[in-house]
Amino acid sequence: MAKAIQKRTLETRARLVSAAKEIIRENGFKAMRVEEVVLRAGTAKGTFFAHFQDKDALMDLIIGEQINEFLDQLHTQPAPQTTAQMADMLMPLCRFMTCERYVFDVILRYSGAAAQEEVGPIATSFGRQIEIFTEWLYRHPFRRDISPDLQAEGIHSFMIQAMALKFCALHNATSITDRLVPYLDAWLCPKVA
Amino acid sequence: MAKAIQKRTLETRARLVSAAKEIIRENGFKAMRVEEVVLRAGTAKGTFFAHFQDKDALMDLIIGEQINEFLDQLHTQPAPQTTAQMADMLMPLCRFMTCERYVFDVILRYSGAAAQEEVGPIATSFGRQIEIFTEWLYRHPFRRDISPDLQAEGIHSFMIQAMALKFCALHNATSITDRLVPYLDAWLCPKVA
Amino acid sequence: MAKAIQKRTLETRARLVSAAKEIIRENGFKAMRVEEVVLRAGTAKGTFFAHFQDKDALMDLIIGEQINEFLDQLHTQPAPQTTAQMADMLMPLCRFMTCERYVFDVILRYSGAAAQEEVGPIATSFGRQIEIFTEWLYRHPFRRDISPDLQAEGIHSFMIQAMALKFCALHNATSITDRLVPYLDAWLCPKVA
Amino acid sequence: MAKAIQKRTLETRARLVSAAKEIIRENGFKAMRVEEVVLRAGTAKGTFFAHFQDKDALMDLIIGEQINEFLDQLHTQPAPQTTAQMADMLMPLCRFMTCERYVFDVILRYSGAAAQEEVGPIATSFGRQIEIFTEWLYRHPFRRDISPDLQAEGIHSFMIQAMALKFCALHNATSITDRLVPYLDAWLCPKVA
DNA sequence: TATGAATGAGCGTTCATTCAT
DNA sequence: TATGAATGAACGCTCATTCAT
Repeated sequence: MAKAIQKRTLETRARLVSAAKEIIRENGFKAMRVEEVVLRAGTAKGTFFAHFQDKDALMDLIIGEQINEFLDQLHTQPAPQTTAQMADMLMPLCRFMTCERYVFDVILRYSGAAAQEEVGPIATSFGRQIEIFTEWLYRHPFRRDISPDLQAEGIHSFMIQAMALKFCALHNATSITDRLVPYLDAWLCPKVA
Repeated sequence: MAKAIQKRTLETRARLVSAAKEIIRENGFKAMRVEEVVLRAGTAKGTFFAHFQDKDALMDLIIGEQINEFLDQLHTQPAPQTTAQMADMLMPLCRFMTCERYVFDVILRYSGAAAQEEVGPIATSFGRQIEIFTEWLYRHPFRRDISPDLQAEGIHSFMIQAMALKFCALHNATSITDRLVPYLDAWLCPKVA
Repeated sequence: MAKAIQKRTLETRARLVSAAKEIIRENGFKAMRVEEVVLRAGTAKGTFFAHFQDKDALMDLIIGEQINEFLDQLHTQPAPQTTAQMADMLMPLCRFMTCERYVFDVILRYSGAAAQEEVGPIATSFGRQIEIFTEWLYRHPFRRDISPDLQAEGIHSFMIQAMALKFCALHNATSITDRLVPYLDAWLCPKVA
Repeated sequence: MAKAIQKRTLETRARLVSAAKEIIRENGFKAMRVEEVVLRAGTAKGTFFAHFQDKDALMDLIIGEQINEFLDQLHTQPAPQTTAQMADMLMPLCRFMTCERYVFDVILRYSGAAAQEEVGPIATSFGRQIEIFTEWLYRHPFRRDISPDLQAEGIHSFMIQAMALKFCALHNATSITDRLVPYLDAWLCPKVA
């Protein structure tokens, strides 16, 4: 009995999630409104909030999942040997994160600037991101004067910076990679006399 | 003749701006509502929108101006000789930028990540920020393998990173300075064998 | 269950409608403002727009209802035997329709000249008006060379014409009845040799 | 001297009028906003109101002028011998009057329902319309039991009625002519036993 | 769990018109 | 005459969230 109910609950939840994804596929992330989601899922609005803390929780879930897919990809690949290689490997992820202004805003809010108590999917994926970078750096250490952890955090910072500039009127002519490589070079391959 | 008219315009604009500032002083940035601004300024709502594209445009103006005042301060001071000194000097600015979650969000939206056509006050102030950092680095070069410009951009990146973490549930225990210094050290004083 | 919910909905709707009517009673149709309606109904503004497409939709409803009450009156009365009698019977309705310039404008907009997809209350009441006239004409046929339907439409045309002249600077000296009777005579009692 | 000033005045006025007509040609009557007119005419907003009582006065002028051109056409033609012929002759005028919902509304407001003290161009053109109809009816009297004047007024009424139905969701399938002819037949050719 | 009506609080808009210069 | 900044007075909208059933 309990299982039957649980099953129905999971089904409802699944319906909501796929309705949301459908909308996103068709009209982008910003177009995902609760009204539209419940309409497509065939549930009431209240049901939505019985399953998700708030709209952002679902957004967080979907974006986090997407990021994780990119991270899965990265995880299977060998550690980059050069910064150019690294930038190339990061590109698909960066492109997704900047596919919409709205998406980038959500990511910023939920990652570094996460105000929430519990760490959500995006924040978790960011942790994983740092871990993957750290692993890379253990396997192919660029710098030895600072920890792989710190190096990884820096990569992350510069990724954000490079992505942010995509939305900047002054700098959006340069591609994300072109922006990122010099940062990574300076960060990972300092040539101090 | 034209000047007389322009004077009235400037006066009205000034009334609107100072009404907004008054509200901010009393109740914070988030409390600034258009309705309240025009009420205090003694103008019609239409007048507000004749002067500012939207509410955010005024917000941009006021925050940008505030940032510029901190930059004026920084400009008069001698270039920092150590990363700790630099972090200390940046603290007032960082504190302002993170005084309210709302303020930091506006800044992120209008600065690096500005999607707007015309570059607004905050974006401009960010350009100036980089310039000041660059100047510091000309006067006291930390690294010689990369341009002062690039060094400056990195400082900016890490500042944002450190500030963002203030709003993060996981990391807000550490102060902005404590966060910033390791980044700056690693960025500006790499110790490569 | 569904009925209980529907009941609350109907109650809210009724509260909005009677708040609007109250305002109209006190200060006229033109004075009905959405803000005031929701204030008196004790609902949120959003609720108003959840019930009515826009302000005009409520206006349409109330005016249409009022017209219908006059039509109920007409419906109980015996068919007029003379044009003068007919004009007299139509007077209360005409007086209401021209009680305010604003009301007449709304009626014109929503009746014959309705641009809206769905036919609203005023348009519907106009249909009913024609039906009542038609019934009269079946019971007391003035002309036999044309259908009661067509006769009814003509009566309607001349009613509008007579009412419109009330607002005309050149012709408002003459009363609506005095205007209407000659039209009706010529329309319903042609004396062709 | 006085003439020179007057000339400039007339030029300004002409510029305003042709700017308005240009807008109408490009985007329709409803698109004619004072802001746009003065922009194209290269004058200040105040200047507009120095030349025209209000926006509607200019609208009235332009529409009235247009109607008059159609009336000029009608004036050169021989009096219609049948109602079908009459309907055909009236079609160009009817089409113009219903070219936009907005135009029809203005016409209604300024013709029968003119609220203004002084009779404007549209109202005047309506007078002329009745005159032309009257002249037709003197030359080819349809009915002899009522005056040509009254017949003319009726034609006008039914024209309005037929046009109004164009904007009505229920009746817009039928063309204006198809609507008009039965009315005219019944009005002008009653066949009383 | 599910429902869905109701909420709320402010933003942006409209644009003809006025009035001081 | 000409100017153009300022006015006004609501409307419509947004849409995530709550809560009584």
